[in-house]
Amino acid sequence: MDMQRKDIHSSEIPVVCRACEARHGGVCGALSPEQLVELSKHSTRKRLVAGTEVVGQGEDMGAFANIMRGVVKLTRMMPDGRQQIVGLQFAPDFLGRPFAEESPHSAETATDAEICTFPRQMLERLVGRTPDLEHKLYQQSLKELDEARDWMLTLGRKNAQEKVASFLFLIATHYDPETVDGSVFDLPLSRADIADFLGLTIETVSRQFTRLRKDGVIQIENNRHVIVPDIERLQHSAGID
Amino acid sequence: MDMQRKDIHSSEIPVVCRACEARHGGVCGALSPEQLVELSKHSTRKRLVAGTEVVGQGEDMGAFANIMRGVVKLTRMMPDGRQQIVGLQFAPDFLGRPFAEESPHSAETATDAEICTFPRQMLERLVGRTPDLEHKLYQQSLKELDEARDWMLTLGRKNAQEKVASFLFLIATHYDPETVDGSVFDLPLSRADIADFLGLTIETVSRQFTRLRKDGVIQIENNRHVIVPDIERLQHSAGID
DNA sequence: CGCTCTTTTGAAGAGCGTCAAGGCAAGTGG
DNA sequence: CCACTTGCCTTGACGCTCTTCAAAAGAGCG
Repeated sequence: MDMQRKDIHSSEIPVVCRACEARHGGVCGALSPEQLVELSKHSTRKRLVAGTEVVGQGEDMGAFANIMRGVVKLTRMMPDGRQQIVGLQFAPDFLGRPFAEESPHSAETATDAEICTFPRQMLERLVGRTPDLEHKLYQQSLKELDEARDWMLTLGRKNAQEKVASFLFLIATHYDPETVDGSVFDLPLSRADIADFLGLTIETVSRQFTRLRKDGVIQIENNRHVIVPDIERLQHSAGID
Repeated sequence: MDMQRKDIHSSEIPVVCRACEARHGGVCGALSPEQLVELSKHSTRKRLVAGTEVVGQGEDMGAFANIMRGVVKLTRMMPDGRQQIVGLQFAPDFLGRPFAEESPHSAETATDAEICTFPRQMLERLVGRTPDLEHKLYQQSLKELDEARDWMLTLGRKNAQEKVASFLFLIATHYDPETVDGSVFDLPLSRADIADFLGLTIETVSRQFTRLRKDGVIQIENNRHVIVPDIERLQHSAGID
């Protein structure tokens, strides 16, 4: 009977979604073919270069999005300019803060990225009708909450070396272009971004990179390319044990 | 018609829930009378003295709970003993991490408290059948995520004085026994807990209390009782302006 | 090759941590 | 009722880590 429904023309999964769904396990996975059709009518794919602001802190959020490729940083700023990156999002993460008028932070691409945006009301309507969708969104927010709290420990209780090692470990385990064991990768963030993520200055970040390199925990090529010979040694440097 | 349904015996709201529901706006508000009856059969109210561990980090969570009174601190610890409070929860917050076997952090009462516990599977079954319940849980996790990320800015980018002022401001605005404008209150945390929440030492916390007192931003009586003559001045000291 | 932007390196200083002593309030026992 | 203990908080002196300010060294690009 499911077979029959799939044969109905209007319930075919849209072409744009097909490749996406295959590669990722994002929130769209909770939607029926009909809902995907409806959503895809109002959604647009965008290619963004690194450093593009998707939504500003305190701004009205007209749209939500799914990250298809690249890294997006969530930043919170103080009136005097001090800023802190409060979250990093990777594909296939959902991007947005449902049920709020204003965004509590700004979202900016850290790397070149590709996102699939759709109107905010579109999603909120779908959420009301689709418990599975809300369930997926809830799961992601729980995951982000766990990660945020993990990072609070890093920010509050680790020293500079442990912070930098923690960041490298985070990237090695989350950002996985095509490496086998995550021991070779390109950093998606500049030194300035890393500093804003770790609550340090760029100078301190740079010094700790140098120190980890001299200690043989990592190798660095062209500032961005990192090789980790022994991931457990890095983990130990991060104080994760 | 609603009147008629209330008269049906099996759908009466349990006595234990009635007073609770009236006072709080917790997750139970999403449940039908029948579900409340079912839940209350398996739930137990507990009075806990300050410093009681509700669930340990990495432990199996047998039960979830609602906070009826008091403050619960969520703590994450490093292998060498360094620890960080990653969240404070007040009544009527929900306490627990759905869809995870182990708790990512320990939960301990900071003050004397009263909680209403129920088996984990009980809740997870109800969640599957009650979209409204999951919606409420989702809303709370979004709120906690916003708060956690706010605190990341405090931990990463504020100095000791701003951190302590931020903490006082948080308590003044969240913890509201019976004060009119939140300018007089008792601290729910010891100096050691405050230090663990702010990523500082108790000595630094103490020095900043003294400094804020000498500057006239706050008055302190008996270590725990705080008076804030001008909440906006405190807010300014916290760098929130 | 020269320009700009990013990253590294260096030297000096501030802020917070560490260690140690002392104060204060509540509880205990003679 | 008073000496003593205990737990929590405050204060002081000193040192270390990280920031700040400054300049040099790379990296990317026309």
